[in-house]
Amino acid sequence: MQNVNPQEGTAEFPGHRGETVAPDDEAKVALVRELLSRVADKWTLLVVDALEESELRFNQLRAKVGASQKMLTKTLRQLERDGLVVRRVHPTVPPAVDYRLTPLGLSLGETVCSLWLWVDAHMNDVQRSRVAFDRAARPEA
Amino acid sequence: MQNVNPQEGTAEFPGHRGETVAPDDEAKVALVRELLSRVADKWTLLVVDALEESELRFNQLRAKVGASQKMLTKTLRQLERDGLVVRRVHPTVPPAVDYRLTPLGLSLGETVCSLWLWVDAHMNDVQRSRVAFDRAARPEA
DNA sequence: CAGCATCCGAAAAGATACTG
DNA sequence: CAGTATCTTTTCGGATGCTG
Repeated sequence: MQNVNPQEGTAEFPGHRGETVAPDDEAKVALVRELLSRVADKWTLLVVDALEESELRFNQLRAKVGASQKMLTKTLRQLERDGLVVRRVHPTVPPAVDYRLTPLGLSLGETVCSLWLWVDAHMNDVQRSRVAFDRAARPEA
Repeated sequence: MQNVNPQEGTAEFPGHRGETVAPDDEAKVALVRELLSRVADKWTLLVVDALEESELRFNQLRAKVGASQKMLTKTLRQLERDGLVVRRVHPTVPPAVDYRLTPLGLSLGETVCSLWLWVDAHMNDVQRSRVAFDRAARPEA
């Protein structure tokens, strides 16, 4: 979920009557979607959450979120590029690198937290619904 | 982002000292992650947002969120299974189907809204950060 | 230690054609 | 209209080997 499909602008669907957005800010809508995909990414969520308590080094983070080095690196680069984390390299040997949230990243963390809380609060409702749905769909066996 | 990797439990990483969760509710953590992935899915977000204003029919929804029919169907089935939307089929010909949020879905909608607002509020910060990052990474050319 | 590059299998998502 | 089924393309993500 790294980038959003470029061809999905709201305006070019046949039969679409253009009631969804003002004609001007289609680029903005695209960016919102792109950012939403970014921010809603599994590893992003986990990393932001992990860094909320304290800054961490690469392998600490890796252990904590359970990501492969490749995914963690990619996620961290994106977060850094987006201004959500800062990467600090200590000129030691071997090198030590730590990551911490910026104020922007911290503010995202709070928002993510509300999502987290929703899941925690309504988990049971969802699970009961699933059981009912599955039983309704497959009454036999 | 349909399902979460089953092997990523927080507790089995080397060097992990177990300070993140109580030893008992690992299953719960797994479910939280699974639900988070579900709920943080791009299409889910878009669909829930689209249905917040009013109920919509399949193709209206399709046009509004810009999903392929395949993705929309899958997303709607999941939302229905999770008890977040209700699917109503009108016995007409040709058939008309509309979708609307349940109270549970509506409560998620509010949470999603906060994510949306974050993106909207900090979009510009992110974009400026990106420009700076990219310029720093590629000073030549 | 932190990371980049490459390869490869698995999963996701788009396009297309067909149906009640 | 609202799907299902199938095919192809794209992306994800783990494994491995190599650097400073």
